[in-house]
Amino acid sequence: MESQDLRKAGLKVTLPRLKVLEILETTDHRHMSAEDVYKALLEMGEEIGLATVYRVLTQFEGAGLVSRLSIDGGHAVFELEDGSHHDHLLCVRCNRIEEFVDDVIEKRQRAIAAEKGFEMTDHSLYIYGICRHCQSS
Amino acid sequence: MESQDLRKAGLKVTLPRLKVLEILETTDHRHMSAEDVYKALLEMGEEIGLATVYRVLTQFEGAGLVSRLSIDGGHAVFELEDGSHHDHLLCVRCNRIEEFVDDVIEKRQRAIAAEKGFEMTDHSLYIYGICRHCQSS
DNA sequence: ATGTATGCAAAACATTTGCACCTGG
DNA sequence: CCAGGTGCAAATGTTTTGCATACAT
Repeated sequence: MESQDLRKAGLKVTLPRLKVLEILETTDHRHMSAEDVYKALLEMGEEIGLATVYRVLTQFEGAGLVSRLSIDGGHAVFELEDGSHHDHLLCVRCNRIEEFVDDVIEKRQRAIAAEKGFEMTDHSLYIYGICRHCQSS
Repeated sequence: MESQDLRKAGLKVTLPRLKVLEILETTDHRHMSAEDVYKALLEMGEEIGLATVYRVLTQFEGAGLVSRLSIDGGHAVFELEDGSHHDHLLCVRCNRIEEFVDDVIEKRQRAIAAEKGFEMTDHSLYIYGICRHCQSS
């Protein structure tokens, strides 16, 4: 029951929050923009404002329920947080997003930050390319 | 003489383009937003519209004279292209930007793309942290 | 001359915010 | 009941665009 997730996150259980969470948990597009979520809500017959979707997603991010990816400096997409850190591969043709984990890169990033005297707080890595499926077409 | 750079890039030599190039070549802030360039032009006494600055920077990017970084999904900053690929470290306190090159990471990225069946076209890596200078304060 | 570049103001876009009203606990 | 949440419309900040004018070649 998702209400628990919300309560645990310190968020009052409201209809918009439940519905947004439901969308994120049931979509087969793991990565959705605020607009995507908004449209999905409309299709589901829920009258929830876009501003609320933004607010809810931002709160979810703060609560650690979702993470926000900033794709190529344009709009943001959100994904349910599953605890496992990973980076992303993006297909520039079909916008497919795949995830990967690479310890070598993670380690090197920390080493580089240290070398440069930075206390690393975060990092973002996106690999852009043409996916298998789009290469053939 | 910068006019050569422009001509070589296939761009007509105009005053706005010359001035923008001059700013980028003489600033001590290697990384500037369109707004930064615009303000620098005003201080220099040049009456060049912000829209033109955006157009010129975009053309320069297309011509390979500058590259565009998309910082944290907000605005973009530009840097003179010097041919050497590098990634960036950003201080979240003072916005300082440092550059680094790491062959291990470069190689791993290519390997990951290959593993996932992607034909890699590009990638972006930003490490965020608190720089040496900001840690003490 | 003539096609391209520029300036300005308006549009576009993703996101945020003010405020009156509604709702969950 | 009452703090906090929501909807709407308006504001934001950045970047783009339409169009009449100015300029490089």
